[in-house]
Amino acid sequence: MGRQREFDERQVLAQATRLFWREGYAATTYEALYRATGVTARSLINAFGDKEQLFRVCLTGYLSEIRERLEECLNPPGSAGIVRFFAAIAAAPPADSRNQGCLIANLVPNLPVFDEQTVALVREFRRCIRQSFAAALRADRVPYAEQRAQLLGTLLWGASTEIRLQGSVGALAPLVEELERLVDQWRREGRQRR
Amino acid sequence: MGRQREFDERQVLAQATRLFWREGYAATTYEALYRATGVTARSLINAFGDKEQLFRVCLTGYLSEIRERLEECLNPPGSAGIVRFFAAIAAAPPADSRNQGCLIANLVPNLPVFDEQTVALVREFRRCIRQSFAAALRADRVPYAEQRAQLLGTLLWGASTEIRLQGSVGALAPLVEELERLVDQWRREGRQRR
DNA sequence: GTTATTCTGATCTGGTCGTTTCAAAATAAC
DNA sequence: GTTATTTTGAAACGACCAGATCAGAATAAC
Repeated sequence: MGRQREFDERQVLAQATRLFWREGYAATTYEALYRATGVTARSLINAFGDKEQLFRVCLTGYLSEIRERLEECLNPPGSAGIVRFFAAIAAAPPADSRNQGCLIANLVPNLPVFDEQTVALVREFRRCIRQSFAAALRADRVPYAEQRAQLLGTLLWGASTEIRLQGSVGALAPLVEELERLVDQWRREGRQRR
Repeated sequence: MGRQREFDERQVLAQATRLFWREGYAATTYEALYRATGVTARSLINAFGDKEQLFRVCLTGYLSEIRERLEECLNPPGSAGIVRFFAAIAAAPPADSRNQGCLIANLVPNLPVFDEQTVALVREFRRCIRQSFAAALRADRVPYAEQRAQLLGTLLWGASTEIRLQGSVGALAPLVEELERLVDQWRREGRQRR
C-alpha cells in the first residue's frame, strides 16, 4: 500500500553510521547525510523518525556488531580471548572507520544531549563488555576477576580514545603486547590457586 | 590609557573552564558564559579573542594544574607515585568538576573542530603524562617501562571516560585497588632483575 | 480506473549561534 | 580640560540547523 521506498534502508544506515562515527552526532547534519546517502532529510525523518531515532538505530546495529565480534574472540572461552579481542581491534584495516575509535566511546562526553533511551544503550554496552571479560577471566580461575574485568573495560575505553587521538588503530600494537604479558601473569596466578 | 576592565580575568577564566569542562566546547555558548560570569560576549571577545582562543587559555591553565598535581604525586619518585596519582583523582570531592572526567579527554572525540594549536596542546599533555609514568617505572627498574607507561596512559584516558559515564569519581575506587596490585607486581619484577 | 496511502522534493519556519557594528561610557596621558 | 584609547551593552547580521508544511508523484488494494 502506498508508494514504495526508493532507497535501501540497510545501505543508508551503514553510511549514516559511518558518518556519525567519524563526525560525531551533533556535527552530522541532515545535509551531510544527504550528501553521503542521496536521501533528503524529509525522507529520513519519514522513514526513521527524527535525528536521534535514526542515530539510535545506527547505534544498535553497531552494538550488536561489537557483541558479535567479542563473542567470536571469546570462543573457545578463556582469558586469551580477551587479548584476541584487543588484537582484532588493532588489526582492523586503516581505511576502516575503526580508526575513529569506538562509536560509543566517542559520544560519552556529549551524553547529556541524548535522551534516556540512548544513554541506556551505552550503559548496556558497558555492562555487556565487562561481564564477558569477567567470565573469560573466571574460566581460567583468575583471582579478582570482577575488578580486573573492570580494569580491562576501562582500558578498552582508553584504547578508543588513543585511536581517536592518533587517527590510527596501529597505535594499539604495543598495548596489545603488554596486555598479553599481563593476562599471562593473571593466568599463572589462576593456575597456582587451583 | 583607556577605560579599565570591569571583571577579574582570573575569576572569569576559572568559571569558563568549569563550564567548558562540564558542557563541552561546542555546547558552551556565549550566553552560558554570560550567565556564569556576568561578562558579555563582546567583552570576552575583546579581552581574549574568539571562542577558541578563550578556550585555549582555559586549557592551558588546566594542563599546568594537572602537571603540578602529577609532579606532586611522583615525589618521592617511584612507581608508587602512579598509584597515588590515580588515587588522588579518585579522591576528589564530589562537588568538583572532576566528576566530569578529564577536560582534555572529553574533547578528544571533537578534536577535528579545533585548530592545530589546540590539538598540539592535547598531544603535549599526552606525551607529558606518559613520560612521567615511564620515568616513575624506571625508578623502580620495572621492565618494559615504556610499554607499561603507555598502558597506564591509556588506562588514564579510560578512567576519564568512566568518570564521565558514571558522573562520579567514586567509580574509580576498585580500579585504583587493582592498579595497586598491578604496580606492586611490576615492582617485584624490577627487584628480581636487580 | 478509483481511491487511499505512502514517499519525495522544494520551500519555509522558528530558533540558535558566533561575531560585528555602533554609539555611549569610562579612564589615562597630556 | 582635552584628546586618545579602551571597554561595555544593545542590537543586528549572516550563517546554519532540525524539523514542518504542502503539493505532487508513485504505488498498492479494491
